[in-house]
Amino acid sequence: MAASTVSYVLSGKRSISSETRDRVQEAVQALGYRPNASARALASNRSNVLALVIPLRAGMHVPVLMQFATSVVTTARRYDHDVLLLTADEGRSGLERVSQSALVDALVVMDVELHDERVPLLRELPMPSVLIGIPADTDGLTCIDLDFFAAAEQCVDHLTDLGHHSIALLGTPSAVYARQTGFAHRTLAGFQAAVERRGIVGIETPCEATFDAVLNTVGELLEAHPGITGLVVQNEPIIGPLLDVLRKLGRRVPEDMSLMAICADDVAERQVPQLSSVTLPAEEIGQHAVEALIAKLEGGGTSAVTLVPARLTARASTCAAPEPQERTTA
Amino acid sequence: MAASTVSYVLSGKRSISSETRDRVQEAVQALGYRPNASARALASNRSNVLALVIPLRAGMHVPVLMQFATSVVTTARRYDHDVLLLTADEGRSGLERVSQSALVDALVVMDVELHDERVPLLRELPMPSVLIGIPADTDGLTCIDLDFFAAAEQCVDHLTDLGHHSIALLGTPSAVYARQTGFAHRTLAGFQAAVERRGIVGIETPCEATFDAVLNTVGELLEAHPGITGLVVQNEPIIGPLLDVLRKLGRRVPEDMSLMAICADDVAERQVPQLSSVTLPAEEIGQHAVEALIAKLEGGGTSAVTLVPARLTARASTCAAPEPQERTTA
DNA sequence: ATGAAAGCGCTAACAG
DNA sequence: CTGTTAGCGCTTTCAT
Repeated sequence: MAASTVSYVLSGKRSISSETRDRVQEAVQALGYRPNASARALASNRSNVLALVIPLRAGMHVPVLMQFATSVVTTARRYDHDVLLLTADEGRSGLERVSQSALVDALVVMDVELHDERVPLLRELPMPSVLIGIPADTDGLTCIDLDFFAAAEQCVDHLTDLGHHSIALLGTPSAVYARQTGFAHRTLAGFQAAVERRGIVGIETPCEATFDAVLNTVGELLEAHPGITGLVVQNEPIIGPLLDVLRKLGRRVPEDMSLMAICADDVAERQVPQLSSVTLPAEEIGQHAVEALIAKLEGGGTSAVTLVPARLTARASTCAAPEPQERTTA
Repeated sequence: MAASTVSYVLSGKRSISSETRDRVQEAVQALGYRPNASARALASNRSNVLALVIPLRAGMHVPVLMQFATSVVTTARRYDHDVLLLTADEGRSGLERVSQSALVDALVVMDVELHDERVPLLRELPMPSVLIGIPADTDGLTCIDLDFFAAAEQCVDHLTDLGHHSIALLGTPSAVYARQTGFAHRTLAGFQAAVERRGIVGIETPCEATFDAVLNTVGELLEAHPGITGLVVQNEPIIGPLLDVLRKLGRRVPEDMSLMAICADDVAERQVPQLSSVTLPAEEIGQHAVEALIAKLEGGGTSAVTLVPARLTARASTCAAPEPQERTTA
């Protein structure tokens, strides 16, 4: 019994008589044999490890990031890969280190900015990568993200169809826009485009993720634009506070104020009332990202930008716009 | 110039004339040379990778888990190690896989239960591990965690010193107790011990992490025990809702109700009013965990249970108990 | 269908 | 202080 035979049984890379295969598998079981990962990687030039870069930047909602991460890890395991965790403070040098040392076979990069400094580097590195998020120049890159432009459009269309003609986008914290984070910008652009197309009034404002910020932002918004009857929220952590603030301001949801969120379905369903929303399919995106990488590793994949279609679910937080004269002053 | 010389320059494992050292370093720079991680691992029997096991269980507060994770990654990098991310659904088999294949050198295990099924396995595995959290039987293990027993005691003592004699512990979601998660149990035990020692009335209740749950739980609590003037909260996501609920119930903080939290300092300071709290030093714990592992890898470390002392900071959410007759009914 | 043998790119004895 | 050399435990040609 040669070592190579065992190797071939384990990898299935050449045909083996069922008799020897059984003998080998039995022995593997009995001895609890596990191939040494380093030796395997050295010989095969494949570590079977993916790097996952999670930048913990200000204003990002951590639970959503973890949903992505979990999905990436779970899917990677399905394809017999492990995941190395890189935080972004290592930035470019971290990517160079893990790829040039062949610690990993491929890279998953999250939270991409419009002009991300890591993008030029990714083009040069000798290994495949997938971005979760879409930079300005996607040339030669593989990217995937929700179609946030369409997501915002669908929110605007849904509200406009219900008769609302003055609505606002309550966006991410301003730091996220300042960094030119792709998803926030694309949502903003979609909101503006749809508002213009439908010929209604649209106001946009960032919002920090504290109760007081929500109180102030919404207070000022409704004071400056008292006719607003619809809100689109792209900011998970403020959803709870926002509902409180609207209650406190005497605006019933949805009778006085229709509310749409761009967030995970379970978050939308957990609120009272349940929120009409465009879902943020973190699990699906993470899975797709890994599958694209695996395809590339096997030589089959090709660079492409994948926009996951936006899917709107109407729930209890939106309804027809109130007649203007029906609203009484507080 | 022999290959080994380069190796020794890079590792510093034997003295090198400054002249050759400089020449080597120059060449390394010029060529952008990076040692191949697999080859190095195979030859040295060290992968320089730590596994981090993050179980994403129900009721756990994700941002806190990420603080631990970030601290672990950052510290690991300081000691020239990388971090492999394992989610817990792989459970025992994941630990076996990465350790027996020598993918990693050591393990960091988070969110440990009192009778954690992974603990017996950790004792057997041929590599060092550190638990963040403390199981029932710590024999032969290295564990680290905040001294939650003392944390709860300090909260009770602080409130009792202020004249409160009827207080409640608003705990984690019930799933966390049901799993027998160590930190929740130790806090509960500390609360009960201190209440008894001080001869005051203490009520304990779990609390789910939704607005409605907080409203109901606190409403019922104060209805059943109207004399309660102090609250200890161990449940980060409900802190915001809790302040709202108390406002809504007409209980001013701290005049009518003193509030103590066991949470990260930045969370306590972000509230209005700022919360008196015992800090949960996630960064310190993550760092200590990695340093303990590194020490073990270098042969120096020894098994031990480390309880990080509880540190209480009095802020604006606690004050002397109101005179019983001063409280008016709503 | 199996075996033999040559590396993969390093590190760590072992010499000098 | 530096060079030589023997592996580390696999995978993968190349033989048979």
